[in-house]
Amino acid sequence: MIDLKREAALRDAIELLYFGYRAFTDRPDRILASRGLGRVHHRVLYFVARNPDISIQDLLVILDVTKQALNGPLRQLIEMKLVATRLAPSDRRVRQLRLTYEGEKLEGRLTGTQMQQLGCVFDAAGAPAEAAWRDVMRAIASRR
Amino acid sequence: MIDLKREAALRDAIELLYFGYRAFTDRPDRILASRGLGRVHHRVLYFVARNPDISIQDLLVILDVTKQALNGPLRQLIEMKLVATRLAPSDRRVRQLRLTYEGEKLEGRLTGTQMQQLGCVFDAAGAPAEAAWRDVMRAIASRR
DNA sequence: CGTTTTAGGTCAATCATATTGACATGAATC
DNA sequence: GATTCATGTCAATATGATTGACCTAAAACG
Repeated sequence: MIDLKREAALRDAIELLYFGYRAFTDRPDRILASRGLGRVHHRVLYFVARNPDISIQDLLVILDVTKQALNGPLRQLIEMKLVATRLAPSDRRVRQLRLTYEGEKLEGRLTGTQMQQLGCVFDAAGAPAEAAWRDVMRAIASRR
Repeated sequence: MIDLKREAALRDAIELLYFGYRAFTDRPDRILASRGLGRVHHRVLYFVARNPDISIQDLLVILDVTKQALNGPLRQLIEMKLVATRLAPSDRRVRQLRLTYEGEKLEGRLTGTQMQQLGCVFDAAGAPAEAAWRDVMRAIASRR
């Protein structure tokens, strides 16, 4: 009896993660779609924003995709002048990525909707609940 | 200063959700790939398991996809004898979906890895942290 | 100095997921 | 009898991602 309850509770948790993630990506996805972009573009914008001058290789490792999968979307972003590249001074093989001013504006809009969403939820839940949520998420994320 | 810290904390939370979800789907994805199946198939198996005799229409609403997107994977699952259908006694237009014994076995393996993962994390975090995590996830999921 | 490795770019073929649109069938409902 | 509803299916299209192959330029190694 207790096992069944635990199993049902864990299945509920699975659904929370599934529906939570879906709700979490919903708003940026709509903004992106209106510009003909996809979730990949957001991920690139996001990680370049957080890691200015990141190399292609490092970005590939973070995103865990092949360079062919990154190449297309990244080229679009560069053509749209949302991302700028320059050769690394120390090693002219590597290209460092940065957001342009326009890129920062879009990234801010996209990520802003998510920060607002999470911010509202955290404010309502309280600091201890927020900390607990982070601990649990960190443990989930670090599992291999 | 405080605003910048808050912003950085919210960006951390965004990453936790991104990497957390990725780690969460990793293991089922591998099992599925070894059988030539994808994440859609898992979602179908999961929701049919939780809602025996669910109709196609209701499944479409839960998954939030078009019937064309569901049709292919579902047909595969039926051909592989993992899902069975029968006409609803009350309305012979609707087809009720159920897992076969083999379907239950696979669904249990797939979802089992996720339950184990979440179970370990919850056990380590403690019941109050688990409850707080659920509250926060519920709030995120219910935002539109 | 020459060879090898590294970072990156690109072309091609392929696969999975998902969409919109159109059309068909059979069963219920009005 | 006409309409609505649940489902199935065909076609065209888009995106995201993969593997494999081949290329350049720059750095590192010996």
